[in-house]
Amino acid sequence: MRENKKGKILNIAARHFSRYGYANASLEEIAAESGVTKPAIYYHFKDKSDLYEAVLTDRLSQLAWDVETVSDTADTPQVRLRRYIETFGSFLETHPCFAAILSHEFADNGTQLPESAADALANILQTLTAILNDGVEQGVFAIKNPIVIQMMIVSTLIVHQTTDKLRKRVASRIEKSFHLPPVPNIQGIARLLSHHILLAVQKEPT
Amino acid sequence: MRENKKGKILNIAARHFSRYGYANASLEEIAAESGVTKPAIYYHFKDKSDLYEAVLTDRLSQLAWDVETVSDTADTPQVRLRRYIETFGSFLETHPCFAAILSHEFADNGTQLPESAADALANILQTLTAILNDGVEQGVFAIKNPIVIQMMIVSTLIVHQTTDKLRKRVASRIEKSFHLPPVPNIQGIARLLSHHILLAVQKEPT
DNA sequence: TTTTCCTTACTTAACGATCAGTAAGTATAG
DNA sequence: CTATACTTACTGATCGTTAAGTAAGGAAAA
Repeated sequence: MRENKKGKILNIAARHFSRYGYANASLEEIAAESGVTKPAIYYHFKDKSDLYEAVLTDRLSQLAWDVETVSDTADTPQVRLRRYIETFGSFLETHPCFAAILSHEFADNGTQLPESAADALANILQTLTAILNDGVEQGVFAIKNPIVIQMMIVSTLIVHQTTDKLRKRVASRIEKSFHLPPVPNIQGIARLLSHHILLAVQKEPT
Repeated sequence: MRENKKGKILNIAARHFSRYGYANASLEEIAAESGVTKPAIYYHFKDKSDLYEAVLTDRLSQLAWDVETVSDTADTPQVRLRRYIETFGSFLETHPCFAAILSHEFADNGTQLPESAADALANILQTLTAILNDGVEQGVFAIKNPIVIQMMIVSTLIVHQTTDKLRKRVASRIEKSFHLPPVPNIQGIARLLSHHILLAVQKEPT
């Protein structure tokens, strides 16, 4: 046990899976960057999908724990929803690879997503569903279909985090007559997002 | 002079690029499914990226035209915003491959997106930016950063459209105690989304 | 009318590169 | 001596791409 080569492989693999997606991440490159050879990966992991699952469950179980512990207080649905969104944002900030990996899974319709990761994802979304349902039952939220709100929150944060270069590239083509304020970091986005989401789900004073 | 072979290749290619992304779509499979051989593709298109660009610009210029013509009326920003969102939804309905292709580009941070597609994308977003800016100037919208609203609209529609199987897979793991209403089609989602977005950007009567 | 020829629209066959995965050998620590 | 933690060397498959050949059809020449 000279060094923690396995941990190194896991970290490098996370970066490669996030940049290239599951199919296009090369074990050869991951090995080289980790300072080992390709079969060394096969010593530590059964195959490519096993390495991928290790990378994913690591982060997903952490996120599931984060959003669950932050929201199971006795606060109002509004406060819990705001906390959920901002916790999600903080997590993306501390785990930069995670958003891009999930973004690739969105694009692939979850083709490569292992069962364990689907379980963790279900937990994460169930926590959010519970908050939204509570709000509706307490008469403070007006939501016809929680799926839409879930998508508005999760997809906005994930896609924003993964499309930094693309957004800059596209924004540079937009006429300069439009004043475009600087883009805040992901936590700033999460704060702005939670503000708009709370307005979006509020019960209208008819 | 069977001109429909080229069109056939374009259609099949769109389906393959949407399912597998640019890098993982196989010219061999596209050719086989189109009823030709691989070099036949190289007769009609310079290379793989040229075929990709043809598929993309086809759809993007159409979408740019759709959202522009629908919104340049003299209506209120609220009506124009609602129309923009629902036009976007209709477009995704009639062009099922488009959302997934864009979703792959989001995940890849636009690595494979050709210049012409970036131009069209800029036009599409500029139309939305103009609507939001008008709303702010007319005092009916309260928006700190239009990027957030753009992401809420575009990412929600795109990701929702591409994650049908994944959402079903995850939803089946959520406790049955939660009543989950049936998921409407993309146009229904667009209608619900526009309702929430209009609430989210409204100027608060404080 | 018949023959020649050129362009169009492909096909067959192969290239080098890269991929995930494996068999078999080896150095090191306890 | 033995288990751990690798390495070297390789396999078969698939990838984008290209060189070279060919069938079909219309236009020009005989």
